Amino acid sequence: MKNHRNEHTRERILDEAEALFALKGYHAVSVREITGAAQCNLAAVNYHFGNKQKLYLEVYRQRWLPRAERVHQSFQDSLKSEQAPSAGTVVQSLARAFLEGPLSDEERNRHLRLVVGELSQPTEAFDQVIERVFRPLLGSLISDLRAAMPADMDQEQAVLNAFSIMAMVLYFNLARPVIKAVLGATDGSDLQTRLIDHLVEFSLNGIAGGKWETGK
Amino acid sequence: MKNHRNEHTRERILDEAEALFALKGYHAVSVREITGAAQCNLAAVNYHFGNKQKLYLEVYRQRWLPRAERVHQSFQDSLKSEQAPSAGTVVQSLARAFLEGPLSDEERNRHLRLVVGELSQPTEAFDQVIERVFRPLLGSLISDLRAAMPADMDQEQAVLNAFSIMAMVLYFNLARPVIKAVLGATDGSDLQTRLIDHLVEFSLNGIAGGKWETGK
DNA sequence: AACTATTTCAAACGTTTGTATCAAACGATC
DNA sequence: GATCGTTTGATACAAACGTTTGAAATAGTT
Repeated sequence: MKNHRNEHTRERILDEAEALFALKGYHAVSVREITGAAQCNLAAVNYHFGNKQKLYLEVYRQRWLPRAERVHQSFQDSLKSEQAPSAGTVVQSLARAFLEGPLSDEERNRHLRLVVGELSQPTEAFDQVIERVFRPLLGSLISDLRAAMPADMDQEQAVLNAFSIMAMVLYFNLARPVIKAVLGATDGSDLQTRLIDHLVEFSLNGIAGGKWETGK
Repeated sequence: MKNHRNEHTRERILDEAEALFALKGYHAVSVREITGAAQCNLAAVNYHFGNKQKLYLEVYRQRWLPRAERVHQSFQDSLKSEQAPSAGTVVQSLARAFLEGPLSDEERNRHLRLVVGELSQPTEAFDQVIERVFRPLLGSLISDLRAAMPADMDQEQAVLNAFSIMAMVLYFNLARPVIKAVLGATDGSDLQTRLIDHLVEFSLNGIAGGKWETGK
């Protein structure tokens, strides 16, 4: 067996690297900044991971992917308790898995910032994110939605509905400061809860779809 | 008056800087890369803008802000033609202003990537984006929506609805590659049109709101 | 045509970057 | 407790970075 302080060092580097990458983006973070935060030597990164880019990839593999799977699992677990979940239950389960599920506020923030970074400036991790997480999650979501509303929803419509829900989940997290700034003093107690409620209601009405002559 | 080639240089730098910042992000772009693309001398950036960060700010001031105002204008123009626009018209006007309005595909891509970058990694430009563009646009959108649906929509609900629509506009642009990858070979002819249609229908149903026991 | 202000250019500056080196310290196994 | 592979630490390095400089070139004015 290896010793313990070494693995601690490796894990500390992964933790601090993830936090810094999520906060400032890959290029804005230097290796010295990471090793400084992790309180280890500069060379430790190159010893444990080879170079900066491989460290970044390892952050995705060893921190981001497992967390994404936890979220996915949480989503599926809350659905398995019901036999034939309604579309409302599906959407609500998804929103809750992301926004109040197994992740702490800090974890969720890191998690979503990392994936947004990868979406807007794709690196080698992009394919992993898509194939290992995005596609399976969208697959689950789509099949659940179609099972709940088998009537008149074809594949493309289901995909677009799923993307719309994901859009709000990501954006409501990313733009939290903006939302707070715009809502201003109205910011009561649990903004988070109201955001989830709105997201669920909005997207459920969205997918419930039909004609749209509701306007006055 | 100044001469002409100089202003050309200044403008070329702004153009190339914007394209590169949007494509790769602030820190991933070097001054040499910009001056190389603009085919001018390295020192030109510091002569015309002082330093790299001020160039970035100037890109927002002289390129991004005017374009954002063009989009806002386009949104308002298409509404003024009608006397009492329905919520459907409001949403459709907004979606079209962003997705097929005055901007070319390339311009829109740059525009939205820049704002997403600013949302996820705020810099000094952030406040400008919020106060000069986001807040006015949200203001227009909210008052239009409330005028169209005066019944039971309070301020916060209108704000959240507006954010939800913006979420989809931004995300559908950012995640275009992912959408294409997931939709796969089904990708027919005009994905763009279908995306707008879906966005309008989804968000209109979303704000039309009410109860949500539609699920099976 | 001469002069002045503005803009471009090549070259260099001092830092910071990612990465490599190699001896010292450490843990595990015999 | 000697030995071996593994991990750490201080230091070094070349490359790239943003920025500065001062002279050459250009445009505008008289």
